[in-house]
Amino acid sequence: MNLPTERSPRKAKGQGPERREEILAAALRLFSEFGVYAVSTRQIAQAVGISQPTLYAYFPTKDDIGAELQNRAFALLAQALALGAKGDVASRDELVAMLRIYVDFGLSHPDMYRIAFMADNAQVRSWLPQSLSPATQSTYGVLRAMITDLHARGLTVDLDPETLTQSTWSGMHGLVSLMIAKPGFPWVEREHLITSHLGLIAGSLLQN
Amino acid sequence: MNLPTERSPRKAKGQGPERREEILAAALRLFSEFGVYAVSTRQIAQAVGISQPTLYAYFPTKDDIGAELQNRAFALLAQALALGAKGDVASRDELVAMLRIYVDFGLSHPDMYRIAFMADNAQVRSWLPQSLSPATQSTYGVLRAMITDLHARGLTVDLDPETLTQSTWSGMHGLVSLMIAKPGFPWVEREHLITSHLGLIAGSLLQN
DNA sequence: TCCATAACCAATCGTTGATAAGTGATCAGT
DNA sequence: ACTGATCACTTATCAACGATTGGTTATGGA
Repeated sequence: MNLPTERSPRKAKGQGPERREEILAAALRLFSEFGVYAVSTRQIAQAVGISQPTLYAYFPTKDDIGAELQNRAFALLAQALALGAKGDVASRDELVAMLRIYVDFGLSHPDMYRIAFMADNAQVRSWLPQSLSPATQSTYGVLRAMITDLHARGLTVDLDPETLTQSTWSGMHGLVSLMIAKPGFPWVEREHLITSHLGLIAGSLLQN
Repeated sequence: MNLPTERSPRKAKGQGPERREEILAAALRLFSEFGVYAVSTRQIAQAVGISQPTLYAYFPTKDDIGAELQNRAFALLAQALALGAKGDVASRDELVAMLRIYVDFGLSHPDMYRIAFMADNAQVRSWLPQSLSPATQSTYGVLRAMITDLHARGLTVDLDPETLTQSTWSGMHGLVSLMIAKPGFPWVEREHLITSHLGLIAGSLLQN
């Protein structure tokens, strides 16, 4: 029998939606430091100060915690891009500055970027064509809108805007994800590499 | 001496090094179909026809099975690139053909590529500066040799070869890794996208 | 006072990667 | 022919994993 029925001290932190945020914050920190597959639900629960089953009152599965973080990362990136996209892009330097927002976001939030664009979970693997999150569409949409506009003004090379957008996105993502995934690689000086890379992308995108 | 081994009435399949190859073959098939993290050591063992602990007589850990497959895959990539690099690159189309080897390899072996360049595990995370796998160095080396040669012949834009190599690698990696990580994204027609993207990379790399 | 609901947890399930101890076949040395 | 070592492999087991069950405790409206 369980006699010592001491009153639960009640973590005093938060309940309901607040608890949910605490879980997400702890999960993000742990995922970022150790990787998604190296972090257990028990570790997350302990970091929050609750029992492991309680996690399942807030998220159906562990993957759903990662999915939520992923969606939020997308939203933040889309917001940053949208802020920078005020007004038309008028010069090559302004185009580079826009692309730079994307790169800087990825490099200054490598944890979020990794979850958003480099995830290796069953959910991503089982994605069906139409199931893209609004945040993903938003992020991509801002970039596409800018390039479509450039294309309409006859400033780009002769390729359809959709292809140009995906190629440009790939170019930026390649640099960001490689620098995140291989921090030990003997990269040339970071600022020089970013400037050169974005310059090459902008140069190939714009008609010249 | 070493007679043709008819000595084992055992499992009739193989022992020693042969067993090792059977394990690698089964693991590659399962990893490719379901993903590394969704396949258990028991499943691999069952596919080979041995008990699960027997795996550990051939590999110290499950990760080592993946690592071996990764090294072999990228030895193949380096080899494919080296074969394609016979002789100087004489035209833009030849350069695109070289880059195409890399892209095709990544898209044909997505799980190996994921392990090698998109990994999210403790091993990669704890990498210290100089600990790059020979396969990575080899793969990168072939690309750098080609671009350094182009640079020496005055065919590239005015940037140092190391930066050009890293930028070019980033461009290819971006397309491959995004298409692997987001198979549900509404990509434009694959062949068109690859051709366009590599064309843009080659165009920005070569002086024009 | 009663009860619905929210928030939470101990106990437990089946499975995971990995280890320990032991079994039988095969070998070299005597 | 016997012995002891070794090889390839097994069953049994471990702690930890993600997830579920069955419940306890606290709160607030009727």
